[in-house]
Amino acid sequence: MKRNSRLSLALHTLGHMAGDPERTRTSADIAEHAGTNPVVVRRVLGKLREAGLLTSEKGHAGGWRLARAPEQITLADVYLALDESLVATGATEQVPSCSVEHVLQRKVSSVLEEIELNLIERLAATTIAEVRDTEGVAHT
Amino acid sequence: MKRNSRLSLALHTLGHMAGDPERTRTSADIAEHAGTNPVVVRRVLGKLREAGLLTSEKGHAGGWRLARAPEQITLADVYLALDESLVATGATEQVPSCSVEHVLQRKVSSVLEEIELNLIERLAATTIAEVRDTEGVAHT
DNA sequence: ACAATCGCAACCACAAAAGTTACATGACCA
DNA sequence: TGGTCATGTAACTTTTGTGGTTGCGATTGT
Repeated sequence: MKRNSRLSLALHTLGHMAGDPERTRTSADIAEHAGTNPVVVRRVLGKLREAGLLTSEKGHAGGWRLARAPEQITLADVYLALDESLVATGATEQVPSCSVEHVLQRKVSSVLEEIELNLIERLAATTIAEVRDTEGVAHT
Repeated sequence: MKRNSRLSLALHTLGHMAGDPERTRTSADIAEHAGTNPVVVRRVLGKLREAGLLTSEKGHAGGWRLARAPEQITLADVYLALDESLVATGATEQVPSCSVEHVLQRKVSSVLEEIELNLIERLAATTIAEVRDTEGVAHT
């Protein structure tokens, strides 16, 4: 698949859930809908649960549900929950040998960080309810 | 290395070059400085040459130089030269099976596109000369 | 007890990217 | 002319990230 498949899976799943928040869904259901498999779904959704966006329950009638109202979950929440960091600051690994490097790294990093913040800001302006809402939806 | 190592390498190298534009540098020099290897450097810088940001010369006193003044090379130029697309629009691959999918994909895509444009705009506002200068990045 | 469901760990497979090697080409210089 | 230094490129290997798969334990409801 692609680079953003986790984010994509998360967004789509939440979008669906926003359409019927009462319903509990199993990872098997979600997986089939997303054309993937239950373990992968649990991996991704697990992160969303850690971030407090979803709840999951084991056992017979268990499964996944939104932890709060769709209007109160933004795309930024999702993005941050799966620490994806599209604009990865990159090579902060090696210690610069000369001062120019040092300054440069700081410089470059600060620019990239600012960009990342800007991105998050944008994402925070949209909720999964909005992502869902556009049409009357009674899917399969 | 990391995900953005190409962009990072490009930025750092240009930053150095901006510090002494007259000097011609070999890919070996640059590679050593960047902790990588000459072929990788040539691959990345090759893209920048294609975009008209750098010139290269073979032969004895050959190497790489800026194709124009540091003040006239923006971060956007660099970013675009290495068609990186940080905010990859991602999954336009599979055709949605149900309407929720469809709406979701369009929505998500449009948000990401807007963000990408904004990013480029932001990058265009900074030149590599500014990145080089020790202080005073005065970002917006 | 039993079945359904998540949680998790241990793999495999695949793809993208960096790193590496090798060699052809071109430019300069003695 | 011959030698050396550089880029340009192709081919290969290594590394890394990620999805997919299997298996099993833990938990919950009937």
